[in-house]
Amino acid sequence: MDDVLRQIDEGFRLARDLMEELPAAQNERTYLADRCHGIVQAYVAAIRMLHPHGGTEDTASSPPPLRPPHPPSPHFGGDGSGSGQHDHEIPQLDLLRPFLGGAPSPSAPSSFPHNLGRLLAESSFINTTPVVDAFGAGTSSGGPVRRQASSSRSSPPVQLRQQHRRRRENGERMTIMVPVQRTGNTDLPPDDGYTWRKYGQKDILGSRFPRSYYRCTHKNYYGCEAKKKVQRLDDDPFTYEVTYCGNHTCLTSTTPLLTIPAGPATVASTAANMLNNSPTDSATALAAGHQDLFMPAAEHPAQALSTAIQLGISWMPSTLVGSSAPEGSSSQVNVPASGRDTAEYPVMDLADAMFNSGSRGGSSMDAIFLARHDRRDT
DNA sequence: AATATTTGACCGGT
DNA sequence: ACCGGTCAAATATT
Repeated sequence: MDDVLRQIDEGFRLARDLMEELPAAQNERTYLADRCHGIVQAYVAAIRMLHPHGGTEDTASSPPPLRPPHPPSPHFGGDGSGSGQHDHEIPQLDLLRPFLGGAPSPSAPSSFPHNLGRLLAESSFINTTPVVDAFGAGTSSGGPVRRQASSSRSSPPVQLRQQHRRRRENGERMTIMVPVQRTGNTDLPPDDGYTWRKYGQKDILGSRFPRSYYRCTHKNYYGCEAKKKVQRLDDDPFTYEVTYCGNHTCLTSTTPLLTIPAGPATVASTAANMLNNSPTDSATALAAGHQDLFMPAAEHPAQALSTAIQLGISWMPSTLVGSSAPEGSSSQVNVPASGRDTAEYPVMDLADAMFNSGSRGGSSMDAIFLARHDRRDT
């Protein structure tokens, strides 16, 4: 096991070195690719140590690996439902993506020098207040909640309702501000690359606009507990406040699930994806300043490292990694509205195409992934 | 038919 | 009691 840890640490070291060199070498594509390859090789080696059988194990006797074999990572409190699995499927692409600028636009495949670290370090502001609950439930300013009149629709008996709803789970939380995507007369909610299913909308006290609640579309199959809230700002109707909560434990998104074994996609990587999928110059323009809100995680380098490994985002600069406190944290990042594109990653393109269509055919997609599990896992 | 969205009711925390 | 978050039936969409 020491070898595995050494290998992971090596990958992290290489990634860290690369991060430091990026400002000077960001235009050296070949060089960057070589360095990325080295990083990937380090992690792949670790993966192979952890899974020496290459996924040929028997699957009949074991459920899908919805939970890791070890305790939940401390960065994400609560019930630990956000822990990762089935992550080593496409490690190279996943790990390379952030270095290569995520999913650059085909119209500007090489003009997107940003990587997550630089974007976050240069432009984003991250608010790292500890969270009390999953979505920061609690009281806010006064004022009546706008409620709809009751309909004639009958409600099931109380005893038939779920008796024990889970609330107040600690967890990693991050709030980002996303400009409204305006296409014609319609304002589209921000697209972060994941597929979400809306499960609720609520008028919020003191807010002009209702808050929408989304969960990962693939929650049912993967038990993916990722959720998000989307709400327009009162003082800026053209900006959405998106609060992410929970790690994506599914492999069914279009995002770079920056996962090594036991490393789920996190809200941080979600934001990373949004950043990386932002090929416009407005990225830096919009997300200017506010570094004072960035948690100085360099004060806790060891913790940052371990958290990074657990998060599977070892390429992430320590300043960001440190924003994920063991007992949960929230972050706030300004990002531009972003589309997504995966032109440089044909394999991911295929998956993306499948998964995007999967938003309309979740069950079939789940079936596909079930087959993938059958071939590979357990 | 399958899936997603809407929306009033319910539940837990404060 | 109030409020935010979630459930789930009804409805809409594909």
